[in-house]
Amino acid sequence: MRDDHEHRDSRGVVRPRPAPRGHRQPARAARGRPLPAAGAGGLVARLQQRRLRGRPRADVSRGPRARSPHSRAHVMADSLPTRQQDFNEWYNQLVLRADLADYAPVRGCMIVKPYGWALWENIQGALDRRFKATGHVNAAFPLFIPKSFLEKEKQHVEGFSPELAVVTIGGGEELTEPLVVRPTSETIIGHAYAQWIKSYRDLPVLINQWNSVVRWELRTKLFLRTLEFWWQEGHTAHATYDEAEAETRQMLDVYTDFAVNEAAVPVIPGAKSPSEKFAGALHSYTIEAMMGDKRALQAGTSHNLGQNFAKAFNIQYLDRDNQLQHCWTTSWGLSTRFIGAIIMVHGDDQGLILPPRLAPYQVVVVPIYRSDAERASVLETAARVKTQLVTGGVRVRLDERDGVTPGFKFNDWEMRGVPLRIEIGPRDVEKRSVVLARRDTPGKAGKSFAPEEGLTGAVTAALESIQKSMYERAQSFMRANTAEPRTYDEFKQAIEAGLFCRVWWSGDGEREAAIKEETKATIRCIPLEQPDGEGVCIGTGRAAKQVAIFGRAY
RNA sequence: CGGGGUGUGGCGCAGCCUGGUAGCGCACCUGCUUUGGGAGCAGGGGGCCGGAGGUUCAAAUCCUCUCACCCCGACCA
Repeated sequence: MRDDHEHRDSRGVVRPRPAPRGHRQPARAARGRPLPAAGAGGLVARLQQRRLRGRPRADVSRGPRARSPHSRAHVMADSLPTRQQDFNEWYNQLVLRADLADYAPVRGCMIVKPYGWALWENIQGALDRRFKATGHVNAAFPLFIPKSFLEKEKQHVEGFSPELAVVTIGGGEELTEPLVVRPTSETIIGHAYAQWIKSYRDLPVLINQWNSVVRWELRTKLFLRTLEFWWQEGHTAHATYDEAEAETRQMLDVYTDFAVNEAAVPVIPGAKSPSEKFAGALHSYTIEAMMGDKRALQAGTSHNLGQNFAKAFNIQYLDRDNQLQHCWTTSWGLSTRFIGAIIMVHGDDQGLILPPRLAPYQVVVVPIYRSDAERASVLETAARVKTQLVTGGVRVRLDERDGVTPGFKFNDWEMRGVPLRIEIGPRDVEKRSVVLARRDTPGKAGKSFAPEEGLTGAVTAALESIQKSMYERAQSFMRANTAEPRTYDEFKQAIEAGLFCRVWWSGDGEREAAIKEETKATIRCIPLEQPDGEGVCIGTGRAAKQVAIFGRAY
């Protein structure tokens, strides 16, 4: 049992969680908000929800889910629901209380708060370094895409039509051609590439952009699925299939490396089954991760688009033999959804736990004092400690808030997932030492003393150790919850128990759909790493040469 | 589209049946005491009660209409 649980229990401070209530706040906040007047000179965008064709989505009719305290305020002093009690509610409250994000006045949209954005900036930095190291450059393409562009690639338009936001009025005038708010940028970038690329000497083109995109989702959830989300989308053009395939795989490797070494999130890199691939792609790759409730999350994707978009947009080049050829293109993206993965992979019942390499603050210093005299000496030491660590390249926050007890600060920064806490009180000042408390190790077991002199070394070592153990813990969790059933009955049981299933597979899309219908499980990926030999397909009973990972997904 | 439910300070709610000074908890502000695991007391600020119309001397409360959101179902997959 955690110290603070005992503490609160003994003081009777634990309060019952407010009863679940319906969503209301976004609507209320929106009400009465003045809209820009038509023709007032600004752009008046009428967003239409286009449901030209339904598309498969998560079950929308299951279970009570009318909760969401759309505010940080009323839950402040309470503890989170435990992950076991209600994982969904644990997640919702954690996102708000860790100060990562808030609900926006528009249904399904989110505000990324400074702390959440700082985390995203660190993710951006880690990825952008890797993009640059593999020869990519950044650019920016328009938010608006002529609607006709989307329609040029058949599968693409079929895939995205149901979730497009469309602008039909600008400057008070009906537009001659509606503009789509980009759901992704293959089409408008394809259009540009068609003009830029003339010769094999122009290839490859390796461009990335950091932006936000809009997809009109019905069921939304902070970070995991919102109408607008932030991401990067890389778009490349190549002379051959092999080059494009190599690029696609290279970027999947980049995502894998990022997930494992920066986010401490173990992932299974693999290919998507045809039914799950990107609309318009030849084939898609994914990194799949297991969340704390054992459900799968697609954490990043890389697509080999073949010549589909090149043909739709006439992206052509003259080869060495003066022959006109269509390019081979790729695209790859990783979004703020990854923040959801970090939360659900690492978080515990006290709140968020951030991997040190990505944490906005790697260390928080909490000063402890009673008298003014103690306050002065403690803060002086705390400032000195902070300076030492900052000089050593550690991201540090000194919590100087007055009028908030140290106990409150401990809980607050635990909620926000800071990997390492330093406590400095009068006794520590006297001994010229500090208390280190690891976020990944609850209670006294995670606490130790360290001398102020040479503290940076101890802190750096602790951060590295935390990073490592976070990965190991997540990896053992995924392993422990991955089954290898031999029969379909065993398979159904394992799926019912929420496990990932690693099974031999030679089935087709029809069999896959039937399994999804019966078990709610989908092929998360066909792992790149395959065993030798062959086995019996779980879906058909026929011989199979490859294994697939099945699981229930977000 | 059908059925049900809810709209009252930032959040969660009570008040409505039986009309008569808008209230409680949390959050916020000030002060004092506290501070090594979610502090206490005192004082204070903030709400045209979703909107419109009606009944009445008087409407959060009664009547009519309307809007928004939530749940269930249907449609779509």
